[in-house]
Amino acid sequence: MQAKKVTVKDIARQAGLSIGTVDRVMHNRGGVAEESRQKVMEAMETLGYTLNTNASLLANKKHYRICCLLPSFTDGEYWELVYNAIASAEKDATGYNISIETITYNQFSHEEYVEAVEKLKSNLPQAVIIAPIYRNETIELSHFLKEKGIPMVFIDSKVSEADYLAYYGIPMWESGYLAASLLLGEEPPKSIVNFRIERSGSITDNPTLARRHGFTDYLTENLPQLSIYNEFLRPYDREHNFAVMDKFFAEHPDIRHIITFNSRVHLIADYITARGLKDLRVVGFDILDQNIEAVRNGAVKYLIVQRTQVQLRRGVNALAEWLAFGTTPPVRDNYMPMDILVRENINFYSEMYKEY
Amino acid sequence: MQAKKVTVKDIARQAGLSIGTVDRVMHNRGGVAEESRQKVMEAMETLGYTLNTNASLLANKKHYRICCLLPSFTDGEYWELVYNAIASAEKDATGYNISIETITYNQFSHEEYVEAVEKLKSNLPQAVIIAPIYRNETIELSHFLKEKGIPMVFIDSKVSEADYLAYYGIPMWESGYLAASLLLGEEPPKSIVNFRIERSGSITDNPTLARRHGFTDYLTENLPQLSIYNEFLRPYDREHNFAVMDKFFAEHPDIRHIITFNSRVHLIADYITARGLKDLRVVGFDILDQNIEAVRNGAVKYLIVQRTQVQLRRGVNALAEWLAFGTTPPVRDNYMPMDILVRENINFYSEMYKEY
DNA sequence: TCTTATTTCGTGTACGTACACGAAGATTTC
DNA sequence: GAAATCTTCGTGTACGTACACGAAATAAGA
Repeated sequence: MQAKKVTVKDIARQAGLSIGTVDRVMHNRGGVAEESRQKVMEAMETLGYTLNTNASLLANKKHYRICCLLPSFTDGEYWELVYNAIASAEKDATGYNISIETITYNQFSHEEYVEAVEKLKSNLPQAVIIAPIYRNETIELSHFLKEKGIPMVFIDSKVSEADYLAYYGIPMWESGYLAASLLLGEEPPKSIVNFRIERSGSITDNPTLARRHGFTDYLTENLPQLSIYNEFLRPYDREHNFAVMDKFFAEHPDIRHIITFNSRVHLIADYITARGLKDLRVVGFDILDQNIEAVRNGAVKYLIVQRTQVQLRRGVNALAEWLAFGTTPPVRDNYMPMDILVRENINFYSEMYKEY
Repeated sequence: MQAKKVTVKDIARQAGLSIGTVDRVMHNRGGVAEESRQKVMEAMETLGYTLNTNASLLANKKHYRICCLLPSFTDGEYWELVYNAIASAEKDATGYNISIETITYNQFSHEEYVEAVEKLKSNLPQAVIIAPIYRNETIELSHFLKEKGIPMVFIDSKVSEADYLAYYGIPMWESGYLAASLLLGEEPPKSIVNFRIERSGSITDNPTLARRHGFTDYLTENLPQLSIYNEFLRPYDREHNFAVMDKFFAEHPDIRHIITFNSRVHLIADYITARGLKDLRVVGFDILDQNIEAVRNGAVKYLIVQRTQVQLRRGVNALAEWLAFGTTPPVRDNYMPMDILVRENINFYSEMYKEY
């Protein structure tokens, strides 16, 4: 292909200037006569210069801190996936001299979120990754960071009104739309049930809101007369949940279609398995170990999944390149694939999701 | 985290030896007293040395050639996806000082395959990537390369009896199994039709054979009395194909389930659209532009897809690390995810598949 | 014992980029 | 017109690893 790599030295020779000057131009660090700048630019153009990232990274002695703000979790919960992805992304970014630290907060506590933001502000990193829950505070934080020149990346969901460098995650509305299409199948039902999680606070602070909209939009397009029941479960109260579901299914024995928009479909799978229910059509989200098991044993039919690892990797990478080379990602809103998992393809997915 | 990176210099000081000796140990290049070797090893262990890949790659002046052997193609065919993935993977491997060249052959011509292999042998590269079609020749080639110390990576499909460094691709049998489960749906049919491509040569030289086995295995498990019709199409003969399908559907108006194991489901979609057929259930493979369109307009219901870009990237990466650092990939057979695409999630997939 | 091999090791340079330092030239100031 | 300031640029060193070259130390041969 190309005979040999073009280096700054070549540029310098071609422009009749020194390496130092070329370097100043490339990092537009000032202190260069306009005429010289032109010459360097021209030389770079004609010779087709490309940065040797290995040399650049080697010579770059700076060390960067990235701070990741996300909800806390216990074993097997959704945010654990994200947390694990961070480690993998950090390893991938070795060579950029980057370390990632995490600040977590209780996603159901507005107070803790504010605290977490304060903690972040009191020890500012060079870049921030955030999985946003509280809308207004996130917007405010984004402006604060913008002013400080600190780039921010959204993962998992985004707040459009905020000031951010990039987003890496699935399209929320469309994920609900997809869920609806999978749930209905070939013999459309008359009614379905949506199991939700009790949650206090403003409705706009729920990232799955857009997902619900996508879902209902699909229904009004295709089955306007369908009725949806809403039932509320609790994350850690099995007894309560069983009571809720017992009551519901006693009153509505005909309902066979179940949807949930958060990652806790395993709460329902648990119930289904325990009660030995059959012929249900359950659609849920996110590749938790318990959800995988539910798909394997047939309690859940479809799992809609996002590529957490890839999202994190790309988010960290975007920040790394911004920090090291000053390059802005080519696309700001990176909507990533929604994967459909069923019993027959989940094994090979779940083996891989840890690495890719 | 770690206070500071450990370098060879640190190792040298700790071991009471020079950098040169440490280097010789690390590359076991010989010429080192056993006692010294021990000291160095110990120092590396206690200090926790990790190679600085940037520096290593920078100092490594070698240039590597990787040769990629794959079937030729015309616009919009499956192998074009793979070909495009090569370019992307090559760009990803800049920094390893690697260039990839491609040798193509007509997949229906055994002769051309042999020629391609000869061409490869006459100008040996430092590593080989291969998408195998002809089984015996591939095995033979693999032994030849093994002897020369040239690593080989399989993508897309593999020949288990060959001698290879790693495989990156979907599990073939399982992809057929999955296809069957998607095809049957909720109201199992009495018969289905499989459209195939006319192909001469040994049956074992067809990489989709395992896929067909997975498919039929699913059927015998779940619907043993189902009957399968086999019809044969030609890649580039629309008129002939239409005649075949006209005849078939005239004789079997009740058949609504269609499967194809290669990437040319668009041939059928084309027919379906042209004839205005409705209520068919069609399952196909691979994310060709024409197949995407067929899913969008409803002619194809499910598309089973592999991540060509990722497979190539990982294949190239495995070879690059082998060449540059002598590291063997942690897993030899890397079975990658099978993605299910429907109308509601294909848009975000197809936007991404070029990059990821 | 002295030369000649052989083994073992240290030094020096290169890779391409980043950036500090300071020299030379140009401009301003009184 | 000399001193002070500012602009513009070249030189030198560092980053951590790879590898060639040759020096010192040891062993072998006479």
